[in-house]
Amino acid sequence: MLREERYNYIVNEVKIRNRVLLTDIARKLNVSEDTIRRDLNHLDEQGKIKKVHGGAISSSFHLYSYREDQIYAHEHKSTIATKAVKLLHENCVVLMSGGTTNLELARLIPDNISLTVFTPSLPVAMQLIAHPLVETIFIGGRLSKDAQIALGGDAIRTLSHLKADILFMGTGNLDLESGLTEFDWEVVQLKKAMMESAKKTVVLTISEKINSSQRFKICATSEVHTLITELETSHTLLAPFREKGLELM
Amino acid sequence: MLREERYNYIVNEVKIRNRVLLTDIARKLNVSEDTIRRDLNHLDEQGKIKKVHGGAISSSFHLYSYREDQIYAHEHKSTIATKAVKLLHENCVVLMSGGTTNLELARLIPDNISLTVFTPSLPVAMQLIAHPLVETIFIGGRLSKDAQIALGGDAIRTLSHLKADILFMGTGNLDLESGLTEFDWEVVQLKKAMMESAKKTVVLTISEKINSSQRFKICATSEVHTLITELETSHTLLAPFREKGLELM
DNA sequence: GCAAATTTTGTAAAATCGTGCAACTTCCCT
DNA sequence: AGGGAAGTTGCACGATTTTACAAAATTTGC
Repeated sequence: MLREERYNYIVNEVKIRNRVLLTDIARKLNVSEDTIRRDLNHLDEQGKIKKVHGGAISSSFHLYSYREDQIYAHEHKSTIATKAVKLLHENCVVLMSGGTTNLELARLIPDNISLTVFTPSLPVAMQLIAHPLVETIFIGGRLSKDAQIALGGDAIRTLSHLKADILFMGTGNLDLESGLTEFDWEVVQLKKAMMESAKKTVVLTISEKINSSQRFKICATSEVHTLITELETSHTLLAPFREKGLELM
Repeated sequence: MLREERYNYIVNEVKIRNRVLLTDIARKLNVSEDTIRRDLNHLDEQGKIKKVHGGAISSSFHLYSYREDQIYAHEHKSTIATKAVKLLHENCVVLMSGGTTNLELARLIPDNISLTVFTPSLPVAMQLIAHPLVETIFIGGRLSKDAQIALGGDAIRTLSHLKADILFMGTGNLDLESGLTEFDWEVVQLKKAMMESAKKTVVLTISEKINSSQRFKICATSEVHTLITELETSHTLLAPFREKGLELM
């Protein structure tokens, strides 16, 4: 791996995630932490990123793009994404919502699989165009500053012309009775439209979000086909969902 | 194996993979590493590739270049963007194409100005959502992996419903007779559509791109309203454009 | 204020680079 | 055809760069 490739990788990661850990990059790229440290220092001098204790952040880092859950439960999200990758097969048409779990999924798509992916999420799209074989179609619209996804009529209209094989739906709260819920009304509208545009809905969520609910409802629990969490499928927390007919992973 | 054949092989390999290792090529072509090193140096001088420690990367990916001319070019782009900012006024509707000059412009928009910006460029959009008052609308479509912008029918269709006050058109080659030209046919289609969706077209370009042309034509010189370069408006290079009726900055 | 994590500094090994040079090929001129 | 000039290639060797490891200094979180 050339040094320039590492630079490339790091700048891209920072751009997408706003934040990277030094140890994570070192492990991912199979080089020593010292090397990454030198890289970060160099990229900082170039002004491409801002180096901080323990890693780096975007040099144009703003509070608006900072979200608490972006740094939370990364291990779990990675586990979930690994499971979700198994549902992909050659040449299928995929729809992906936003959120860090989907971002992780986008990152873990194997290099040799060919897909068409639709997404309204800016970070997910950035990640996808780095993949050699994935054709990425961005669902345009008014961009939400904090969620970094396209919302509103344009996005929903685009979705209405589309039928994907599978939808990966990122974070949201899932409760047996309340169903799938969200805090933001516009996001609810978008996610509803996404569900209608896909043959099959896969919900990716960390177990914390299970048995909790938010203000607005996206759909009933039974409308979800598959549920992926970081837990074993045999975990008692998940039993009620299996009874409802959901496939678990 | 002739030298020109090696050149071809190397340039092609770089184009396809975005990177090559010196040792790999030497082994593959059955010549000494020194020879390949000489080849890489030569191709770098020609600007065909960018040589780095241990191999080479694509020169169009000059994100992390130390070469002075490109640092200069960045200075120029910054100068251009600074001038372009002056054309913005409160609550106007802006259309921005891709390219690093536009990205710089997005970065330099003052924090206290309120705008609506439409763009098909992923990096520009990422930059814009960091701005507190700019409402950003992403023009969706199939994403080009190298230009990182949305292309194709979807994007053009979206544009047809839009009328912006001003269009900032990034890099392209400008020649008095050939007009505004581009290398990529699909980009030409998009830029044409963008021009039709704006009352006024402002071309942002470094002086190097003036009096040169590419394969495909976007429009005639006279269809451009304003031309912004890093040069003084009195520069002789620009005189013919003023005579054509273009406003200079 | 302490323990853990991170950074800095120094060092040594490995990889890569630049240069000079000799052997070889190609081209050009007679 | 032959001879010489010019260019190309592979090798040797010292210089430079890059990398990993280790120990000391610093920062962070509790």
